[in-house]
Amino acid sequence: MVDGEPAGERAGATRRRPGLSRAAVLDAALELVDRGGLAQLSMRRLGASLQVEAMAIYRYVRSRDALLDGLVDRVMDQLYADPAVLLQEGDDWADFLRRVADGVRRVARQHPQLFPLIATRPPAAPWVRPPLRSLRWVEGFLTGLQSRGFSEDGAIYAYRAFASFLVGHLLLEVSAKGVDPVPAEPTGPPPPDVDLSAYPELQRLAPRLAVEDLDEEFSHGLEDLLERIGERARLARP
Amino acid sequence: MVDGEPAGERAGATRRRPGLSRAAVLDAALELVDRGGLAQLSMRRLGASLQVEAMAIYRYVRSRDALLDGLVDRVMDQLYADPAVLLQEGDDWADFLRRVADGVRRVARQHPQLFPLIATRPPAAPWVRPPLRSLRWVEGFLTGLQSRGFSEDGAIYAYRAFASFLVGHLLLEVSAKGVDPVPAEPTGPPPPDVDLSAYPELQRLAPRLAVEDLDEEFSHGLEDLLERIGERARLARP
DNA sequence: CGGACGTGTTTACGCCGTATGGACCCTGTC
DNA sequence: GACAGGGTCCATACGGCGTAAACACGTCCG
Repeated sequence: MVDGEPAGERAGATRRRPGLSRAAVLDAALELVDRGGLAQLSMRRLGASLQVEAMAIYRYVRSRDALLDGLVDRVMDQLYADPAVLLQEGDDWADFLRRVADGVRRVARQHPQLFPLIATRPPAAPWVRPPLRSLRWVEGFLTGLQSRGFSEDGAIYAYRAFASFLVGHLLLEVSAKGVDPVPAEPTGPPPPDVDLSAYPELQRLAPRLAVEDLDEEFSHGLEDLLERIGERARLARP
Repeated sequence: MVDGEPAGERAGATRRRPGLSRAAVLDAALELVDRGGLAQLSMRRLGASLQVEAMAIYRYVRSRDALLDGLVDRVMDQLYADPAVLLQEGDDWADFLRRVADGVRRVARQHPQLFPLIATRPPAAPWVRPPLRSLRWVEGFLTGLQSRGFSEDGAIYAYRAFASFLVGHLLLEVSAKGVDPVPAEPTGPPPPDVDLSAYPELQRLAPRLAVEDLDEEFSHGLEDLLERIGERARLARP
């Protein structure tokens, strides 16, 4: 503020603000990312959206990088607490995996701008696999499967295959939406489409390529995966 | 240059440089990314590594963002030109897919810092799926499979499943290496490891979780996928 | 009442991407 | 040889960025 308000005013402004908190910071950051994309998330803008100077944020977050990690953790932690993904009384292992898969997919669709980060930030340990990337998730996943009869190795195998499946499908699903560019203005001409003149086969197949039922593809792929995992578990411990 | 050299000197320096080119710019940028990570790639540093002022680069690249796209394209184009991934005389469709999978995996391991970009940058059209993300690749992939007896729908199905598989496995493979943080200095203490005390199951299983034979996992997953694709193709056109 | 503590502000530094305009060389034409 | 034109690169500048450091202020505890 070059021409600041009188000191008393500033002090007064400080007094009865509800005050920041790590959760408030993360929520505001998440909203900035959801509308506008990662590029919109700067410490200064985040501060402004919280009615605070940028530097105030550093009380709650070590650095911008740590803020991004915090976002990823928060979103996945919230999912972990979601009753819809918890292992339920009557569930068998396949029901459990379906629940988790649906939950993660919901996260990906709710936060398409964040999901690439969930998928690509370096995990805490090399054996942790995005998107199930908190220790809590790994623990919960492995115990969940073992409580439904999986061997240790079977559970580990399932964890790996399951994580790869989710990343593979969901990353493509959110990137297909082309969420990155941040429209912002009321949009000029719609994207000029692609010039396929050099690619005869694509010209022929473009209509069919464009038809994608992502719901169907995801659940079909998931059932295939479950079958593979089940088969493997049966082989290992008949 | 605050205290510049005499004008004649500067002019002289300009005279007999081989001159930039888009390829030289991209190669230099790729090297910066490979050592040091994306964060190291700034226009100024890239200029310095080419012995040129940052602004000179803008003759060959519209913006930093376009530079990133250029990197992704270049790497994947080079792969497309690699004889080892071309469809060969005696190949059946499965051989072809194995070639491509190996090639993409090689790219991921050669450029682990770039691969997340290959996987996550918004593609040219919504039906283009990373990492096979140039129109040329889509065209080549679809014609390759059709030349080996696949129907149009079968080829499209295979394209989608194959791309998801590659992203899922390779992204995890490169992120597991924890390439992001840019060591730079001779490294202080090795990473302090994770505190597992709150996660009994993880403590028990950590040794087994840490054992990963990524080669085996990749090729096993690939063979599973090929079987699924083949089965689907057989169903559709018996 | 006085100090410690926590919270948010101020200021400042160095880096970033990039718009703009100018300096220089090369080339082609007479 | 002279000279105009265009291509290539440089110099400068602007606004925004992340963040270190010192500081102001309100609160609470003795």
